[in-house]
Amino acid sequence: MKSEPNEFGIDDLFNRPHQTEPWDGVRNYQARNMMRDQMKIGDLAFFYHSNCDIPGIVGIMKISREGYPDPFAFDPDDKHFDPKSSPDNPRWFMVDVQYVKKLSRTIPLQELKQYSELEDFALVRRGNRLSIMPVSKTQWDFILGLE
DNA sequence: GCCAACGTTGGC
DNA sequence: GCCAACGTTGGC
Repeated sequence: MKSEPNEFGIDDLFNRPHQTEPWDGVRNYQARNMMRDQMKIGDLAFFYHSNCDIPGIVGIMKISREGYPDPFAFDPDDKHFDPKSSPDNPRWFMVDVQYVKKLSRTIPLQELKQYSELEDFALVRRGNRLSIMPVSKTQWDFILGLE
């Protein structure tokens, strides 16, 4: 799951009450479908810092609440307002995530791109813009082994 | 339903 | 700040 650290980084999650935060503001259908349909309580996710000095994987979090409507879509004053989403028929969903740990080092995107083991990992494919993407067990274990 | 125009993402 | 890669929008 990607986030820009100048907006919301791993340290921000660490400092939240209960170290938990709703992953709001996602306005992409593929990412929404994953949050709404696939991500389950207790599932683990990598926290990825994008749009920063060293883009890369910085930590691990877990899903603490399964998909529910993103209320910011209903707020006309919010940056992520969407008039086509309503409480009766919500278009956008989010999950809550809870801090698990910070990796002992950032694993840079540049490094992840070098491993043939990760050539099918969506994150390293050219032009990828998904903010949430699946990680296979094999990929997960391999990446953890790089720490 | 096509597709040009436009906006956004995000690495570099 | 540049720009490639995409997703979305809207005229037709």
